[in-house]
Amino acid sequence: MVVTTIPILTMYPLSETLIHLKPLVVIVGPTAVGKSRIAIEVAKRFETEIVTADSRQVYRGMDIGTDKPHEESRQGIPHHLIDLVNPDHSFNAGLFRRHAVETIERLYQRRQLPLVVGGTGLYVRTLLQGLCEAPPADPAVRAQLHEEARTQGHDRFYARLVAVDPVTASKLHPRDTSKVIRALEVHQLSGRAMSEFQQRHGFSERPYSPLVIGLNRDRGALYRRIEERIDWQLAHGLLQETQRLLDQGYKRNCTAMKGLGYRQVAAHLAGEYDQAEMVRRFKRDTRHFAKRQMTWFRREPAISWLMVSESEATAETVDRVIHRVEQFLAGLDGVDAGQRSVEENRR
RNA sequence: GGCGCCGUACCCAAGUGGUAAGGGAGCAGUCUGCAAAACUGCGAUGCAGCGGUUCGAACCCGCUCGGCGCCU
Repeated sequence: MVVTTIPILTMYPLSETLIHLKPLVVIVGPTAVGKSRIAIEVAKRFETEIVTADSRQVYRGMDIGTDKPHEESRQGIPHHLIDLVNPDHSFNAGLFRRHAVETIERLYQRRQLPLVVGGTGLYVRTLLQGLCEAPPADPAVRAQLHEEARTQGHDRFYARLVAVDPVTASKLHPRDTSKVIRALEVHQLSGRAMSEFQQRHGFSERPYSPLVIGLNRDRGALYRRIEERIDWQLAHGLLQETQRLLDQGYKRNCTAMKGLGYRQVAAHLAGEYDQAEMVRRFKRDTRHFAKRQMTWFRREPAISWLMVSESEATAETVDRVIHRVEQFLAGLDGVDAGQRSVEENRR
């Protein structure tokens, strides 16, 4: 018997009926697992573009530290939601969602399969499950609350939340000031408790038909890759990049500069510790981050996990990812075909 | 071969008779507009091993093992 390769079922651009189901392929996984590189190959195969779900790559001028794919490595594949704002701008999940939804719509209009890639769990969730209708962040209110938290101390500050929104308060630790601030901000802006908005919403939106592929590696191997990448970043100008951002006037305490790498390098440049200590902290904090990402993704439902072994060539991983995407599309096509035949039988 | 010092968790380490500090690393977790952020939790029933003294031993005594240093 001759074994034949299964012919590719789906044609590109996607059919009109398939587009109506809003198919969305998402690649998630911890930092340094190799998402970007694989995503580019997958995008080439499906003749589509990449929507980055990364809270740090949105900042202009932060390239080496955020491991932003280089122009050449992108191989002509357009990357969206990169270089959106300057580092002193506040960016957030709500803004991400708005931009991402628009970009995805444009891809559907061209009948392309959107490929979302990123390690920011909250951003991916807002895309797949929406965001409650609580008012967006207000910088003035937030700055004032921040000041009040500082002068009152966490216990008194937290007590205010207990008074106006006991449900949210019970879920937060008194010392978790940034989340207490957000909850008080919502109450101050809307007059309603954040828990009200959350209960009504419940992350129940399902705007897309998603396939979420989770890339993962053996913990030890992942940690080794993290350290190698950091050595590379330091050898390829991360110190200079950080210095340039500081020279441009971006403060160490702005969100962008508190990101991994920039924070430790800036502290080192300010003389807080020597180079060896900076490297040690940068690596450790990045390992901790990767671990937190895994904690987040582990409890996300319906992630199709793909373990990448150290000996495996990129092309091999890419093939496995492509296979799953094709199965997914074939499944959607099948659902669609099934619906059509049911309708035909009714006639 | 002799003498001396040392041996406490994965690593560093305090404790010298009253029931095992601390730090690092690690692990586990939380999360609805700053998320690469912010925040929470976790480690020795045992102090190299065995025996002894004592109401009570990481701590005192003896032997054994291991490390380091000096002497021959």
